[in-house]
Amino acid sequence: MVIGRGPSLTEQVTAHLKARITDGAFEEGRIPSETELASDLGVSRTTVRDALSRLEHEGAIYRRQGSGTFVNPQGLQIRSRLEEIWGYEQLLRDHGYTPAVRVLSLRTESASAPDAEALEVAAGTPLLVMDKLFLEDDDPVVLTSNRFPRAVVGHDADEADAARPIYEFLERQAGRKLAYYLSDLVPVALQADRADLLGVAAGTPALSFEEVGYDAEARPLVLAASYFRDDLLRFRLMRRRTPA
Amino acid sequence: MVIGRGPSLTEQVTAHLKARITDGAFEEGRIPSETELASDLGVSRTTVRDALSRLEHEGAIYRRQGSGTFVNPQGLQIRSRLEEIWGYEQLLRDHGYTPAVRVLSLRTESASAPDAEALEVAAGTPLLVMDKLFLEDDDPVVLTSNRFPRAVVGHDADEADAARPIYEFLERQAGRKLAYYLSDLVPVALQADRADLLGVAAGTPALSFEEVGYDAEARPLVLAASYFRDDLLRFRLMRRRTPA
DNA sequence: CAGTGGTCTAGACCACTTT
DNA sequence: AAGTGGTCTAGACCACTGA
Repeated sequence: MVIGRGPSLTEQVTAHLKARITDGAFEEGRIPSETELASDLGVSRTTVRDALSRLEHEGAIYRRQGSGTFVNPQGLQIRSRLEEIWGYEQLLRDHGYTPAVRVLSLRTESASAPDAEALEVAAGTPLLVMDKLFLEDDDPVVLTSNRFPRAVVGHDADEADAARPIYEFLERQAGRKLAYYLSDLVPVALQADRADLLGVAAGTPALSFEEVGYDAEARPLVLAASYFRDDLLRFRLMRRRTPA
Repeated sequence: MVIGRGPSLTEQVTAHLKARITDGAFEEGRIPSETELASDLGVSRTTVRDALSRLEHEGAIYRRQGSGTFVNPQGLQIRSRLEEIWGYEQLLRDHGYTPAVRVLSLRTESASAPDAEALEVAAGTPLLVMDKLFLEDDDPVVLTSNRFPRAVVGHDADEADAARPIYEFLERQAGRKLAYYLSDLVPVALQADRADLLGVAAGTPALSFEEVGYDAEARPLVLAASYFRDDLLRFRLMRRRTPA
């Protein structure tokens, strides 16, 4: 293992241990003690503990006080943890797909009252509306609609801009950094137009994210609605007793 | 603030800061520096940082390097974070309800092939099946079905046992500690029987958890399926760029 | 009782923001 | 330049497990 510059020590140790776990380098699923790892890797025990805490939170390992640290076989099967979804292209790649993006629509609309409230702008404010479809090998998988206040994205955008991931689009076109989404999980029966676009029958049950994206200072940047093909993309979550 | 025994220092500091944030004790949303908090509370800066990291992860605050730590007004509105749902009664209480539990069924069935695989038992193994309904003021809100291998819950249980939260039931009746669930989020159109129980029309879209509960050593203890009234219970999630 | 993970400390240095 | 959060260290003590 090489200790270099750039990513933090903790990140390097995390990645290193994750790789060893995935490779099955630890016999019988037992991971060496924190003290041993620290001296092996030439870092402090604190750094090792931070790395292990991340892996525990991801579900890759579990720890038993007084006993040891162990690989969690089930945890390795999780391909995408719901809280860590960032871009849909990356999400699809994590599922082993090689996604394509199609920009369906790029237009301006007036903000409805609820939209305006969520985006903290006045009702009627012009919004840039961007509809996109993510496909795997001609199979549509995700349909998204994004709404940006013109105060955030002032000028027009072309299809090439719109095809980029939202966070990249916002950073390049508006100089704003997307930090997190607050997402409502809503079960829907797909309307005919959306069902058509996703290539399923009208009325098919689907999961939907209805969400607002914020920057690091908790200012709303974008309002989004996304619809997923449940048969092609299944979300998995780890629920815990104590938040770790 | 009193520093006592029992909950860890970090937990005490977390609770204390959370209370002050909720009370609006910090002017203009600015939280004192880590150094200042540490000396005020008589703990190390590390402890303060651990507490602030938890609050940041919960969405209650955000931090800007070089600038400071601030209250996140949106974060305070989140009543239940998906990853932290543990018992449904507690979930409903968090939503301001005063829930009632009705045990619908308590029976033994043979494990189907997929059930057996998820529970890591042989197909045909007898399972204790427990169906429950959670209500708020006569309105059904959550319908759950739990399946326990007889190897976990060997003896019979009565309705009073079954009415308890699952983790409590397992601890008391089987001496096993539930540590986490791996949950699939599945959108469904409610079948007639389940729709009836939930008091909605057949075919109503609903969110479903299909999940396996494990102990700390990643051994499966229970297989569960839950259905929610979307109009009464909405799940909210915080999605982040970097897992914190 | 030796070894493990869990908690906490005091202090160093860095990167970044603000004045 | 001063102040803030971000990273990392070395070491102490505790709680728990298992031989």
